[in-house]
Amino acid sequence: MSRWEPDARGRLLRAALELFAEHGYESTTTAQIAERAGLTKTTLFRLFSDKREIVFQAQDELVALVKRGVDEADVGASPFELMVSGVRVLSGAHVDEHRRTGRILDPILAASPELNERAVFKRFALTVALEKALFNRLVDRWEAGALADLGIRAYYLGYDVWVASDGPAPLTSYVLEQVTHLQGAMQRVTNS
Amino acid sequence: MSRWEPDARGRLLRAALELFAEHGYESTTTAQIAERAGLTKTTLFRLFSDKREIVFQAQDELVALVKRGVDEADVGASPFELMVSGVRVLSGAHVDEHRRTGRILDPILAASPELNERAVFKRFALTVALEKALFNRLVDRWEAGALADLGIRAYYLGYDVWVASDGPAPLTSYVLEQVTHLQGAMQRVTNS
DNA sequence: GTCTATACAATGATAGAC
DNA sequence: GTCTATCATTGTATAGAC
Repeated sequence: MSRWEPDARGRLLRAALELFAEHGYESTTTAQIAERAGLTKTTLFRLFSDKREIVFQAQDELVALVKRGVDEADVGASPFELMVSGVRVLSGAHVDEHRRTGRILDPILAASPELNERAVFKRFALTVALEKALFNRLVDRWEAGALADLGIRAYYLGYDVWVASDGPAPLTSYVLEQVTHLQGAMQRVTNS
Repeated sequence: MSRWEPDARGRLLRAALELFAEHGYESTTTAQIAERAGLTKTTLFRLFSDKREIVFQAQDELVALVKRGVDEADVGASPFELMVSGVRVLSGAHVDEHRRTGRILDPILAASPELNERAVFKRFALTVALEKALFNRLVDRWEAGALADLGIRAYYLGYDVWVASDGPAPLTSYVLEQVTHLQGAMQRVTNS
C-alpha cells in the first residue's frame, strides 16, 4: 500500500514515447511528459539525469551484459571467441518486445540530432566496455580495440536487420551472421 | 578597415579555453566567454550553434579531408590502401600548433561529460565519412565499415601518442604506425 | 554584413513542506 | 518519494544600430 501509483519510470517512458511520436522530441517539454505520467517535472529529473536519458537509460544495463559475456567465456577461448561470447550475451538479452519498441523509437531518433548524439555515445560506451573486458582477459591492446569495433558494429548491423524483419529468428542469429560477414571482410582486406 | 576587431571566432575560442582551464567547462557561462572576447552572448550563438561547438567546430573540416584522401587515391588502389590514403590526408593537416591546443584541451575534455559526448560524436562522424568514401569507391559494404573503424581508431591512437610526445615526427607517422599495429592484430585474430 | 539590446521558452538544480 | 516554488543558464527570436 503506497500513496502513489507504482512504476513511475515506466509511466514516464511510455508518456514520453507517445508525446515524441505525436509532436516530435524537441516540441515536447519535460513538463508535458511529467503531466501525462501524473507526476511533476521535479520527479522526472530525479528519476532521469536529463531528458535524453528517458529514452536511453535502459541501455545502460547492456554494458554489464557484454562484459559478462566475455568474462564467462571458457579459459581456452581465442580472442575472437571471447568477442563473440560478449556480443552473444549482449544480443541474447533482447526479447521481441524490444523489436516493437525499436520500431517506435527509431524514427524519433532519426529526426532528432540531440537524441542521435546520445545514441552514438551509448554505442561508444558499449565499445569501450567490450574493449576493456577483452583486454582484461589478456588480449593484446590492439586486438582488443579492433575486435571491440568489429563486435559492436556487428551488433548494430544485426539489430537494424532484426528490427526491420518479421521472422521468428532471435536477434543473436542476425548478429552472428554479421560477425561472419565482417570477419570475412577483414581477412580479405588485411591480407592484400 | 572594419569597425570591429577582426577574428571574432578566434577570440571567442581563446577566451573559452582560458576560462575553461581556469574554472572548468560547466562553471563558465556563455556570457562570461562573450564578455572576455569583447562581444555579447547573441554574437556567440550566431557564430557557434551551441556552447560545445566553440571547442569542436574546427573539427568539422576533418570530414572533408578524410573524404578527399580516399577520393584522390590511385585507381588501382586496394581497399586497405584507400583507407590509408584517407587517414594520411586527415592526419597530414595537423601542424604543431594543434599539438599545443590538444595539450590544453584534453584535460578540459576529460573533466566534462558534456564535452566528452560531443567528442565521441565527432569521432563517429569521421568514421561515417570514411566509410561512405570507401563505399563510394566500390568497396564492399562490410569491408568499408570495418576499414573505417580501423582507420579512425589508428588516427585517434596516433593522435594521443603524438600529443604526449615531444619529437619532431609529424602526426602522420604515428598514425601509420598504429595502422600497422591494428592490421597485424586483425590478421592474427580473424584467422584463428 | 556584423554586432547589440531585450525579451523569452525550456532545461535542470535546489530548498523546504507533506 | 513527491510537490511547489524559485532560480541560473542555455539557446532563440526580434528589432535595431553602425
